[in-house]
Amino acid sequence: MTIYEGTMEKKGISQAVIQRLPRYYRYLEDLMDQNIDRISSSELSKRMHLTASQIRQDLNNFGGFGQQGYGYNVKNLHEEIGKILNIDREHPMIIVGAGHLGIALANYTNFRKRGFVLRGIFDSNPKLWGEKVGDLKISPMEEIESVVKQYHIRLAAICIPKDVAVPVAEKLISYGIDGLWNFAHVDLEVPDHVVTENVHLSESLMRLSYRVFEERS
Amino acid sequence: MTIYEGTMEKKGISQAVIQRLPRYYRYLEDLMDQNIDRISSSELSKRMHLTASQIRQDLNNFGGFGQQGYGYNVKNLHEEIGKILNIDREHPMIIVGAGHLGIALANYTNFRKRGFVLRGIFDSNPKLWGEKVGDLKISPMEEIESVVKQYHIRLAAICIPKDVAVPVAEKLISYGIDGLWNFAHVDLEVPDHVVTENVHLSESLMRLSYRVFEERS
DNA sequence: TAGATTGTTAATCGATTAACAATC
DNA sequence: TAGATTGTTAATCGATTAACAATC
Repeated sequence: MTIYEGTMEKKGISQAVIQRLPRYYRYLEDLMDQNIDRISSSELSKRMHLTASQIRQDLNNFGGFGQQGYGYNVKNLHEEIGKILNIDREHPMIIVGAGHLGIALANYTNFRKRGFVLRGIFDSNPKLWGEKVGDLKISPMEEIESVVKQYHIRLAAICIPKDVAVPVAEKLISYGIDGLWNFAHVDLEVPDHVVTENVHLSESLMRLSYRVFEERS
Repeated sequence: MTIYEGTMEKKGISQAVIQRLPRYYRYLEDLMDQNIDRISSSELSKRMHLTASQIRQDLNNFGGFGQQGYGYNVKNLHEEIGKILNIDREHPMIIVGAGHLGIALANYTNFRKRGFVLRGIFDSNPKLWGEKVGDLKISPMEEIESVVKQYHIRLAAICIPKDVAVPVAEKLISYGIDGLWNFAHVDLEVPDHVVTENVHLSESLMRLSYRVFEERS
């Protein structure tokens, strides 16, 4: 897609690999919980239902984290993948839309654990303003800009209806947001420097429907 | 994966294609809302940021829905994809776990629109029993079995913590559930006849983090 | 009919798997 | 050292794209 020129830091890692990274991270976490401190690609491949070859290929996109004859050090690999995913430090974020889904995300303690710190939750409905969510209060949309600028926020979850998602996303981008976690049922068209990650729940449910109800022999 | 023998109905459609089907469905819906009643693969490819070739290939996995020199009839194609996805009829489903996420899903009117009819929402916390969610009441887990059997339910959304997700999923399967929509942070190991669709939100957020904070040149 | 656009085959591209030499 | 397991190259497999004849 993008043509890199001159001194480039990182060769293009394929989306398929990036897709799998957080899953490796989760499995390594589980291993740590079980006090397992080394693992071979073949043992991990059995647990994850992948091939050992794929695991080694994936990891070698980022450097040699293993050791011949030994395997991988769980704690070390976990940390390295954390660095790759950029979750080795805190990232402030906001949630736009305080409906059930926005509230659900705000209450997800797992995100905090991964370093994502909620700095604001906003809604256009005045009835919700001031209502507490964790240790934050729901604020009017008009306050997004100042919060984003104050905390240099780059990540925003979009939990509003699809018809308002497009203009709101544009505003967010103009404030400096460049990572949109989009739960609205639209594909957002964004400038090149902005990244979107879509979570289209109804599409996920339709895929399940396809697979459950397809004729199997 | 599976080896089909004898008279088989459907050749294996690749996951990549299935992944895209609900998105086609959504775009066709948008076209209908705009009163557009025919579209060529090339026009659709521009809107969806795909190649026209891919669209034609994808659709031809299921049959020739287009017409040379004309393109595709939007309404017709929408209906055909609906049939493929098995959302041309109603599917009862349940939600297990009435935390914020379970409640959020229960309130998603979009699912109902796609034919997914909520028949029960359950939680182990007695304090929640009897509380209203839409026109349902939160019920104890003990009642899952009878509801599943009464309505011949095959789909269940799992919105409970990861440590209880595994045993609960096993129970659900024993009651006849064979489609698990899993929001817990575990990969469920299920028998061959059961299908799982995972929505691992924290993994999605980590992918966003990777892409936003990776060094770009 | 002529023009447009599909359905489909062939070519290309990329991702996964296999194999094995390097090395801890 | 011998055994185990990585890192990496080569082979395979599958998915995407290109091309074009069929046909509405």
